Amino acid sequence: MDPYAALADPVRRSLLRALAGRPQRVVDLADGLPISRPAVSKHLRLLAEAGLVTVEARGRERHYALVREGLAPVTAYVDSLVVRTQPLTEHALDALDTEVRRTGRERRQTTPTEETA
Amino acid sequence: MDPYAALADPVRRSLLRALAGRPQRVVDLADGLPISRPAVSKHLRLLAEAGLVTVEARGRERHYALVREGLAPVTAYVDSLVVRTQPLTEHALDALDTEVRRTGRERRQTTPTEETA
DNA sequence: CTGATCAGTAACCAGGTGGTTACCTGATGA
DNA sequence: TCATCAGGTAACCACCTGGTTACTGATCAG
Repeated sequence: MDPYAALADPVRRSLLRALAGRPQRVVDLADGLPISRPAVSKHLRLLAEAGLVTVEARGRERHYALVREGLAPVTAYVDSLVVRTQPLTEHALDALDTEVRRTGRERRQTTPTEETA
Repeated sequence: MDPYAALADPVRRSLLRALAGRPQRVVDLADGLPISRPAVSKHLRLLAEAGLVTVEARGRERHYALVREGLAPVTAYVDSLVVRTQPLTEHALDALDTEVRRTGRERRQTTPTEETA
């Protein structure tokens, strides 16, 4: 599943928001949602396929974490639609894009400090 | 259909890209694609529902145009995922966001000058 | 060792999506 | 006027998606 389709589902958007705060286990993610745990598992698998999350097995637990760089294609696409005909915007977009890539390359899953989710 | 789901389909992404260049008729949009015209019509209806395009009837033709501000929720959401924990990025995102809104409010569908689509 | 817990998989089901063809309406222009 | 063209709608179909329950397999704690 591609990242666009991954974002199409509200449950998956919730999951990503939650993971934007900090890596979490499936149970943690599941009990904020009105659906069963297996359903959450399925969504997480799709998100992993889409390159938006990674899993780290830790004992019997599995910790899922957001992969921000997975969003790059989406950002790029949306930006490409938004920008056109206003040159002013481009530098902002450029800065954003650069930042996105840098985040991906250098910071993997380092020190999530806050979680407004 | 919400904008997220609207972006999930590759055909619809193509349509939006095409419309990012200039408003176009259904036939114009259809013959760049490997699907039937009614299928394109359906997609356009969904895009309109999602607030991503508008139609202007002109004689027997209907001209579809991109509505950039319809993408605002998507931009905002993706940004909210991307930003966290790197303060440097925020000003760029902020600039982007401001620009998006400004574009929506002030420029509606003014003077599409290019169309790399 | 054993019971409880975390979590993935399997099997199944309902409903939505994306595509098609066929048809209809309304505008155009020779 | 009338054939033609733009384009929406209807009916239909195959497939995917998202959900469920039931089961299985590890791992942890007592």
